[in-house]
Amino acid sequence: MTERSLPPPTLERLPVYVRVLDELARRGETTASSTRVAELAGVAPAQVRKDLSRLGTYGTRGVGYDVRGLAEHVRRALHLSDAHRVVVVGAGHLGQAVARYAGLRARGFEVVALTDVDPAVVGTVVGGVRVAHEDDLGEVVRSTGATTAVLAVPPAAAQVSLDALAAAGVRSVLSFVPGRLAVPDGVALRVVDVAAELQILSFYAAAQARPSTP
Amino acid sequence: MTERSLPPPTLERLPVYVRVLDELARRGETTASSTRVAELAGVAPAQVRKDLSRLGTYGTRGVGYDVRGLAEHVRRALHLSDAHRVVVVGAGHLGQAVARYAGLRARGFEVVALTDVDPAVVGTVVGGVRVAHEDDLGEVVRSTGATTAVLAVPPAAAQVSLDALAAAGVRSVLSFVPGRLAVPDGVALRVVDVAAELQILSFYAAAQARPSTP
DNA sequence: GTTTGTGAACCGATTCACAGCA
DNA sequence: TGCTGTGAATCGGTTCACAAAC
Repeated sequence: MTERSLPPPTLERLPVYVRVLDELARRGETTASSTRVAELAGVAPAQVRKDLSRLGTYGTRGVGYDVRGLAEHVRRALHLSDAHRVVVVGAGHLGQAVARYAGLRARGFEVVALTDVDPAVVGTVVGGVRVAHEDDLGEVVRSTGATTAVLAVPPAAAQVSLDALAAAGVRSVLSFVPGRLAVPDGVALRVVDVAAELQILSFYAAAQARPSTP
Repeated sequence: MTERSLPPPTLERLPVYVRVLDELARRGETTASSTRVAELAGVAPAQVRKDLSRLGTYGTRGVGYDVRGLAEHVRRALHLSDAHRVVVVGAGHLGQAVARYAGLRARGFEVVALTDVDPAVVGTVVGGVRVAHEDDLGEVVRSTGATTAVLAVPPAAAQVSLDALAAAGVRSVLSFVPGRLAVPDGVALRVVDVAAELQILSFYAAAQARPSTP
């Protein structure tokens, strides 16, 4: 049985652990200590142990963790045991980039649909997927069984698209649209704001430029 | 004089306030209370006041904040007063999408250069910018005066590109490449991992599917 | 009366440090 | 001996609540 709730910071580290454990497995390492995982993940060893202990007791004292077994346990905690089907809403440059991004499949996500409102794009094939009209979003979601969406539409269209996704039964939405959206019930939304990230970096870069007070 | 350091959570909210204040200014609102800003930003009013008070005393008791003035103060705190020049490293689908993303310029970032290693892409023009060869990165950064970079290369190439950016004098790097990178001195790095975001959403969506314990 | 600015209380995550076990 | 799992201590951010200012 996986946990019903986890502290957000812990949850955000779990994908990192999955990646690190897969990497260790790929290198043929069969066992790993919290210290080893910690250095590859860039966190403290105690943090790794605390995080993992919330999922269950999967380590062996004096030995460490079984790499493959732990990877599977963490994946299960994230409900990643089977691949998620993803619909990309908005087939502009960003939407197309996401649809063609090979790194998704390797980590459990398959883009099964792509929609847009522009008749010039509808019907073309991107990354092996035929672009459907956004008016058909509900049907597309139903026929493909998509449970997850990537939102890559203009800001003015974002709320309508999000509501349509929710109505179609999509439960997870990753939005690249800046701005506040009303989140429909039953939907989990995360927002990636590229400009905001650059603005945050602007501060850190300036802070670093002056190592200490003169 | 702006602050030398800010709590990371505060720093990550400042771009949100900038966006909200610009939006209020666009609507013609000249004054805003912390409550007003808070509801548009999706945080608590006390949080807004605490965050803003770290930058200085810019509000008027009984009245609120001057929208335009505050926006400029927050921008200054983030060192956004003048536009940053951005080099995009990697002209694959994602790099091209970023280079063409109009939302960047509106928020203080101008893409001035784009590089790639593929001879088929080098020389083409994307979003008004000619693609240069990545071997010329140093020269490109120097001639354009870029201080900020977006990293959109394959994982295997990321460390080399990051080191080259650092050597060229770039201070801020936003990476879309999953995986741990050694961060050169004097560089601020933030990573956006799209697959990890979807994995986190996978958990929240599953948690929401079961509203409460039976 | 209204709203800011902020010390104090609170809350939750990180880190410590060690008991427990292979 | 070596490393996990975890209570206890610590740290830092959020929220509260109110005095100060308009």
